[in-house]
Amino acid sequence: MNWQELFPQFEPGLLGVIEKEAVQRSYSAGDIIMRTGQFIKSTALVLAGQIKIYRENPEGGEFLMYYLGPGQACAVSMICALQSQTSEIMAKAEEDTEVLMIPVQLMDDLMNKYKSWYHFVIQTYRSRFDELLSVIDNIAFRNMDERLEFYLKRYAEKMGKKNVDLSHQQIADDLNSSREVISRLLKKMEQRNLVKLHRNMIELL
Amino acid sequence: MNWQELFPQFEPGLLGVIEKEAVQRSYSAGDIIMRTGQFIKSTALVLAGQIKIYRENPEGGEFLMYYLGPGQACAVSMICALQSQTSEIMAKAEEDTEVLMIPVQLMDDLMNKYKSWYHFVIQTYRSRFDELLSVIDNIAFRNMDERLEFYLKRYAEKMGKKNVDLSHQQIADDLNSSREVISRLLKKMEQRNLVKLHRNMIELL
DNA sequence: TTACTGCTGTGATTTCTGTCACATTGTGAG
DNA sequence: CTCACAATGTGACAGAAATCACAGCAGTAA
Repeated sequence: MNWQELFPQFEPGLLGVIEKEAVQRSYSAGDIIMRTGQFIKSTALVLAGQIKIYRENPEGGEFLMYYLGPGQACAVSMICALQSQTSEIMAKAEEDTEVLMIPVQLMDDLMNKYKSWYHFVIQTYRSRFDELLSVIDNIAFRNMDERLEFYLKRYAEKMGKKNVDLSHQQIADDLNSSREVISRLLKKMEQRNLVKLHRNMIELL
Repeated sequence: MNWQELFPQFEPGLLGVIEKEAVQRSYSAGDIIMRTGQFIKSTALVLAGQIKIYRENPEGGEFLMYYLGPGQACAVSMICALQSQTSEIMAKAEEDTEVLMIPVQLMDDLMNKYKSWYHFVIQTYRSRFDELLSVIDNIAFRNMDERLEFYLKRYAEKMGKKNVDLSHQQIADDLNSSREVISRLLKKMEQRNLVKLHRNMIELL
């Protein structure tokens, strides 16, 4: 598939510039794409796969914020790039992933010349901001059982399948909880016929 | 004081346009400035006072995200305004507050014409995003005692004084906790000589 | 097959937080 | 001063979640 179909809103001139100046990169599932404190030299457009954006804390906890899929861009890298500042988050390839790296130097120029780029950037900020709000809602107002249900639904939606191919431990990490708690809650969900449990996989019903 | 001194980074032309087109508004402490689901017709620059940005949940909870003080702008209103979308947050005047309302229609124009405005907008996104990250850190990784300490420090810094003029109930609301818990934790902090408790006021040591 | 390793299930216990009930104290209105 | 009310202090209890301990189970490598 042509990558340009992922960004139908971009005007032809913009597509041309990106085609010419951007560099395509591949990551394997599990690769760390960006880490806390690292300087950002380019903005990433996701072409294929899924990138997991999460927060790391000193005591070893990881905490999932959201996923970036095809057609999406990393808002953090945009902001950081424009000010050559460091990122405060971690990004990891959740699946094998293709991204298009747009060098910082281009950003100002694209913003000025291409309305569609300008709107894309605004739209990206808006979406990520809203996702953070929804994360805050969940963690501030909901108990673990509701957070787990939300997590599973989001995962299935993002990955476009009914199976969640993760161990209980991985889920516990993403929710900053413990495996036992997740196992017990999943059992309860199974009793309510919401899921069917398998090894390394949870089937949503 | 001249409001323009609050935005030394703005170029003269920009200051002129804002002077001419923006409308100044006053709010009294406690006034709701923006509520969830409301359409945004303008972006607010804060001239004086403090605006509290918080999230409301169905079951009556409020949850503080951050404060906006003089020289700052509301990132949410910028994003929403540019897309004439509704806001997902609440804004309340924490003190008597003066703001400058910039109509949406101007935004695109300012972005194109004035580099200093463009950078201000980017900077605003960046700051608010970082504040949200710090909120998520606290709520995801910290217990209530640490969150309370963080809350008090931030309040004192923002308001520029060593006294926190709030009741335990108000603090509990901001942290989505209960008064009793906050009272007890404050007592412990007093025993550790971190604060001195008064009626409707907490003195930081 | 056997041995090993990583995933999952489950009980017992502890810690943190929220909730209820009620006492006490400070402050302002009359 | 007295009353009323809001703010605060505190004990008892309940529930959610974290932690510890350990038992089974599935897959893999030898």
